Amino acid sequence: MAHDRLHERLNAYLAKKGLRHTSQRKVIADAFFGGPNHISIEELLARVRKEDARVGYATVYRTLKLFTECGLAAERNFGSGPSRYELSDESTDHHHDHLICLECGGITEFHDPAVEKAQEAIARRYGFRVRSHKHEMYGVCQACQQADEAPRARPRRS
Amino acid sequence: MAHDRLHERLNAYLAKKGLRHTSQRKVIADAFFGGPNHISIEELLARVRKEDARVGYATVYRTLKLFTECGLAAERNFGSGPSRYELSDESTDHHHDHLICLECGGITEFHDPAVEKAQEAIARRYGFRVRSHKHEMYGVCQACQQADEAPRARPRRS
DNA sequence: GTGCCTGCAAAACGTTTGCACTGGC
DNA sequence: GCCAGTGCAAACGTTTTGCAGGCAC
Repeated sequence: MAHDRLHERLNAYLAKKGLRHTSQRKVIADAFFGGPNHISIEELLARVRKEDARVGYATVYRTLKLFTECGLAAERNFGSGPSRYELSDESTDHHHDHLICLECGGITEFHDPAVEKAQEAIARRYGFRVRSHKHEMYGVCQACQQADEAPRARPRRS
Repeated sequence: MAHDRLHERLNAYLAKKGLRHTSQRKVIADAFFGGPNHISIEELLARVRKEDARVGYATVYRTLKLFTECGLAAERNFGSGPSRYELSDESTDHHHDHLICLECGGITEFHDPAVEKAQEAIARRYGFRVRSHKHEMYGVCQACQQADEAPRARPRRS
C-alpha cells in the first residue's frame, strides 16, 4: 500500500513526541490518506464515522492539526467555505498549485517550473526569504465552458 | 484629486443601478480611497467615525461589498484575521500580487510579467479561462531578517 | 409616498477550547 | 495510576442578516 509510508511517518512522529496511538487517530489517518484530496473536516468526519460513528468533530479537527504539524497535511482556503486539507508537498514529493473552477468548484492541481523560477527571482529582488507560497487561479474549467456553450445542458444567460 | 476618478466611477455605478447617494457612502468612499491599502472593516470604520461617529459596522461592511461589486475594491484574506480590502487592479490600472512578512505582518506589493506569462501558459494548457488569481508569498522580509541578525532594533508592526 | 438604506442586535458560520471522562501506556 | 486524548458543548472571532425606523428621490 502506498499509504504505508505515510502511516510510518505518522507513527514516527507520535513516537518522537511521546504521543499515543489511538483508534481514532488510526481511523482518521486511514480516511485522510485514502480519501480525496482537498477534503474538509466535515467531509472527512463523514468518512471516519463509517468506521466509527462515535468520533467527534473536535477530534478530527485536532488530528488534522497534528498531521499539519508533522508535515503530512497542509491546510488550504479556497475562497469561502471551510478550510480544506491535502497531503503536503513534503509527503507527496511533488509541489503543486491550484486552478479553482468558480462554476463547478472543481480543483485542478498544476505544477510549473517557470512560475517557481520567476518567484525566486522576485524574492531575490526584494530580499525576501520565502517560507511558503500560494498560487491560485480562479476561473472556469474546460468542462464547464463546454457545458455553458451547449444550449441544451444549460441556458446561455444565467 | 486623484480620487475624483474613483468617486465618478462609484457615482456612475450608483446611477446605473438606481441606488442612492447617501452621506454614509460618501464618507466611507472618502475614507477608503484616501486610506491605506489592505485595510480591514474595523480599521476603516475607525476612520469613518472620525467624520461621522454614528456610522455602523454593517454599513461599512455592506458598502465595501458594493465597492467590490462595482469593481472598485477587492477583498483579500492573508492568513488569519479579518478580510482586508484594497483598490482593485481595475481601478488602479496596475495588477499586483503580495509578499506577506510572517514576522512583522507587513505587506509588499509586487508585479512580475514573467509570472503573468507563465500563468497564461498554464491556463492555456488546461483549457482554463482565468477570471482572477491570487499569488502570495509568505516569508520574512528584508528588514526583519536584518533585525533577526542584529536583535537590537526590530521594527515591529501590528 | 415609495422603497432603498441604515443601525442595532442577533443569527449564522467556521474554528477553537474548557472540562470531565476515557483509555493507552 | 498517570496523563494525553476524546466527546460534548459552549466560547470565540468574524461575517451576514432581519427588522424597525429614516431618508433620498
